[in-house]
Order: sequence, then C-alpha cells, then structure tokens
Amino acid sequence: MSNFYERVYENVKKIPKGRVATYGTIAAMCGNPRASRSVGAALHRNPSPGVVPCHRVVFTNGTLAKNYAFGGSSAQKELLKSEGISFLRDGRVDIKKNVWLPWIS
DNA sequence: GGACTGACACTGG
DNA sequence: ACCAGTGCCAGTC
Repeated sequence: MSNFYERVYENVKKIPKGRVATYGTIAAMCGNPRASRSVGAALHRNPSPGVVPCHRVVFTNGTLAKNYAFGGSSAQKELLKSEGISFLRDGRVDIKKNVWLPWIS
C-alpha cells in the first residue's frame, strides 16, 4: 500500500502543466523534505502512465533523471519541451524560471 | 528485525 | 562551475 508513495503520486499529479517541481519539493509536500530519495524511488516503481506526470519532476539543479522509466532523459526532455518548459544550452531545464512552488501556485 | 538499495540534496574541495 | 563524499528516508530482500 505504501501510503507515502500514494501521497507522492497525488502531489506529482498536482503539478500544473508547463511547470516543473523538484524531488525535494514533492518530499516537502509529502511531509518530509529529506525524503527526496524515496520520492524518486516511488516514481520509478509505479509511474502510473498517463496519470502521474513524472516527467515534470527534476533535480534541484535542473538536470533530468538518467534512468527515466519511460524512454530515458531524452524522452522526458522532449515531453517538457512540449509543455513549454525552457531549456538551457547545457540541456538541463531552466529550473529558475519553470520551477513550481506549491505554496505559491 | 537487520541490511541493502535507490529517478535525491547538501557541503566541501 | 564541476566532481566527490556524506546524510536522509522509505521500501524491499
């Protein structure tokens, strides 16, 4: 059951389109800002395709997960670009402009 | 109940 | 600005 994981999925679902959130943020929403690791594990375990936009979850530095469960960071990057997310020349997300703050939304 | 693992985050060099 | 090491949490074996 893992109530914690379900909570993570719910939080990720709340991420608005065209915006990204960091693992730390999701963990904070879940109640444990330090559980960022468990958040990533949850997404990799049960991505719930079409239900949980796991592609909107990125690192605090704007980098993408190399082991993305769907098609690698490449697919994730494309998805984000489709949502209108700005990318830097380095290939990482412009976290500075696209990061979503739940308490601000 | 104990130990290992993982899509992270932070600090230091 | 980049790489390496350490800490945290929850889950699974």
